[in-house]
Amino acid sequence: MRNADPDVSLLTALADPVRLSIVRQISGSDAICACDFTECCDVSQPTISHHLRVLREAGVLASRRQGTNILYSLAPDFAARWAGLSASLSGLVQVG
Amino acid sequence: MRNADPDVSLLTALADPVRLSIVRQISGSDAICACDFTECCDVSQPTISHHLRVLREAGVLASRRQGTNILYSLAPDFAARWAGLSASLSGLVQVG
DNA sequence: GCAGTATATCGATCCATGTCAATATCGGCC
DNA sequence: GGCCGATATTGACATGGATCGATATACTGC
Repeated sequence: MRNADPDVSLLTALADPVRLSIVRQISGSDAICACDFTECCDVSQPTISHHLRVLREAGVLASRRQGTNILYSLAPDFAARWAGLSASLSGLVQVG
Repeated sequence: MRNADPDVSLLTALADPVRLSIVRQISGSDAICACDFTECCDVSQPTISHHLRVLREAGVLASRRQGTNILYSLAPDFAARWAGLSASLSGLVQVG
């Protein structure tokens, strides 16, 4: 799949039930340990790691170490990218 | 892919370069004839028809006949669904 | 250094989907 | 009815990606 369009990359990253669930959990708090996702999504640990990598490479998530754990949070420009995508789709949506 | 979550279905429908291009063109006008997409997206006519079907079944587009042509437009509740998805992701976005 | 825990990578498999060529269906017109 | 242009469907193929088990890497504490 030709992935030149960054908006397509963003949508592709979110268009998976496991990944959308991860992003929703993170968007409700500041940062979440990777270990907290393994339990709630009914998939194995390597699969969670794979999805976290996809979200990181798509620029949706940012990660930082804290001891043994790795904390994931929303990427700083995620809200702006989402707002830009929203504007290009309908022109009805604003950041408030 | 377990497609129970309607938000995942919406994102999946938009997460394709051809389909996102189609939706962007439609969102810029009221309704567009299906024949207008065949030229600009560098894919064959059956492929365009397939993508239009995917968007229709995902509730993104609505279609109506006008003689030989079929006109596609954004589904009436698309903006609302998008706004709801936006709210569940960041809580920062409002319909204006 | 060693053991244990947390996370990532690798290799393989299976399923979904994007694509096209060929064909079918539908609406209009003669 | 018969033809033609527009759109949809079918069948087949190739590719991508989601998943898992096994393994590797990284950090901590002893």
